[in-house]
Amino acid sequence: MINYTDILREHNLKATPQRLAITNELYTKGHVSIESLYELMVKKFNSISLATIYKNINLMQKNSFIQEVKIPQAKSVYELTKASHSHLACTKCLGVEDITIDLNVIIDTITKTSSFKIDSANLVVSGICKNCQRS
Amino acid sequence: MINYTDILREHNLKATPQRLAITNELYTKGHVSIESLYELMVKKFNSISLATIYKNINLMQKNSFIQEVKIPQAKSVYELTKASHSHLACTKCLGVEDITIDLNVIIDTITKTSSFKIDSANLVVSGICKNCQRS
DNA sequence: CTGGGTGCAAAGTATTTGCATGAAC
DNA sequence: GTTCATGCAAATACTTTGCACCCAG
Repeated sequence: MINYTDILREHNLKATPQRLAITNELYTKGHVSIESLYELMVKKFNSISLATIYKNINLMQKNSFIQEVKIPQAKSVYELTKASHSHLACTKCLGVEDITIDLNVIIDTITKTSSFKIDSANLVVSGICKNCQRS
Repeated sequence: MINYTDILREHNLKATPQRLAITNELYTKGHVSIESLYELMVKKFNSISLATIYKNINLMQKNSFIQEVKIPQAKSVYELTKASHSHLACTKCLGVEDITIDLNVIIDTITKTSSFKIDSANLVVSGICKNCQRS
């Protein structure tokens, strides 16, 4: 459990209980959809507004504090911004895992063979996770 | 200009003028968002319904006839299903290009280092396209 | 003909906005 | 005390659904 109070303030964001709860949820769960984030927040605050969730998600995204991960055929999830990485998305449990893969070879190839100026590369691999392979 | 009449029928879909227009648009433009597809269709049909666009897009997706491409920080675009490939997304003009990249090395690496059973790998590279680099 | 497709309107879902109150600092 | 965040309600945006009519096969 990390103290996000100071980190939020560094981004000129007040450290409200709602924000601390959201960041903690993202930290512990890793990847959360708006929907499940709301459900989790309702348990902690008797009356948190969905608008508050959206406002904070959008604000933190603008601050590059968190990032949206778009998954093919599934809902987006959000994660705390960290070192560049890729994602494994399970089509069964809808869970998302981080995976570190070196995409530099690919980026170099694209740079050499096309006239495209690359900012970022985003890889999402879909399939069945370890747990779901049992059932 | 390809004749999609037979292809549609092979999927048990009637070859209506609306469908032929949609498939032709996807064929000529390559990648189109719902919004711009609607604008393009309105020019051809005095009164086409957005509902018709959605119904057909959804139906063709279920038939694996077309596919949605989710782009980070931008709206989804749709394309005709073709051989596996990756995408270059321009953050300036919002255009999307296809690019063929061999992801097998990466897929092998993931298979060997994780217990994840891969179905598909989806790479979207964001940056500035050739045209937009001039301005 | 006949089944499926279209367009319209309405419903449903997702997201954003405005504003008064309340909390952080 | 000020500024900014929250919650609520309303507004907007996006997508789906139901149904009468129409067209492709």
